[in-house]
Amino acid sequence: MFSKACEYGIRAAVYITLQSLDGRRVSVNEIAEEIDSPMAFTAKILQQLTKNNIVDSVKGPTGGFEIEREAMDTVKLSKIVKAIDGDKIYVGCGLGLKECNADKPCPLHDKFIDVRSNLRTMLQSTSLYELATGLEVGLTYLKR
Amino acid sequence: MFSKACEYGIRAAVYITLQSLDGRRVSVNEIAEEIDSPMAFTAKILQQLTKNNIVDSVKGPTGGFEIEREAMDTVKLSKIVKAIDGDKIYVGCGLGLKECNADKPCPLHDKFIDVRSNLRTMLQSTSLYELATGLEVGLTYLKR
DNA sequence: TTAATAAAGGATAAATTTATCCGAATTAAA
DNA sequence: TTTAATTCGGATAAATTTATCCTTTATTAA
Ligand code: FES
Ligand code: FES
Repeated sequence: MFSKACEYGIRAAVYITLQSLDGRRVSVNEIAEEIDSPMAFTAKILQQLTKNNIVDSVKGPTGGFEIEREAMDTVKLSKIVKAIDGDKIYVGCGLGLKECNADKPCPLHDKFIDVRSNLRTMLQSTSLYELATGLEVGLTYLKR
Repeated sequence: MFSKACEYGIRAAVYITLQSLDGRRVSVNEIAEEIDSPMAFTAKILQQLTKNNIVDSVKGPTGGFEIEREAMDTVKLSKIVKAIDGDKIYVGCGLGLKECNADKPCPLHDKFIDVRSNLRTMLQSTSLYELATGLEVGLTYLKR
């Protein structure tokens, strides 16, 4: 569904959100350990999240990543997915035609756009804060 | 959503279905042209479809690929997707944890399984025949 | 001012997916 | 029986994604 990079990106963002709720700024090292992802690769992905103003980064000692309280609510998964995987999940054709186009649809078009709009709605309505709260109370996990 | 191989596989299967409705057996060459896919790669994918009894193949002159009338109804997209992409789309975790597991769910679990079951239902209820009929009357396309 | 810490960025490597090529096996028709 | 058409199967190559390494830059604290 999503690329590995995107999966790591979402997990990282949720972990940063959780820690920022406690006012803690976290390093790439800690993030990679806590979400069980390859550190250097995770660092690259965090750069993208930073460039897209999804998380904030601070260099130097005591530096690391954090996210503003307001962003926890306004940043939806759709923004992270778009920043990392682009919009192919939104504009792509389910059967691989150049782009999804209702004027010259592939045989799966009608059924596919239904599934896709379901996915899009989910991504556009799910905030980082929402995902972090389950973690906080120990109901959900970012690694096993 | 699906791999390139899977997209080609579905397009090929739908094209074979369409031609088999007219009693025509088709070659890899014709298929690749008609669905606009790389020929040799498409041949590999057709081998998989053949091994999985999704389409039938006949060697030699006048040979090619075809699909039985009954299979057009009984073969659903889910079977093709499973044959080519495996079942990761069904058992995988949306955030990349080892597997989807309701006992130790990732933060996205509840929302993800909803989207996924929507997708699964669509795949399990869509037959090759159904997809071929739109093509037949010129309402849908396998290439542009 | 210096040393240490952490993100940023560039280069490269490994793994996977996508794609091509070619010879072997099969089969129909000349 | 020979030839040609076609799928099958294995090897290999190209492209993309995933992952690592190392140097530079910024910043804090001693
Ligand atoms: S054209 Fe294929 S999904 Fe819309
Ligand atoms: S555990 Fe992640 S989707 Fe079910």
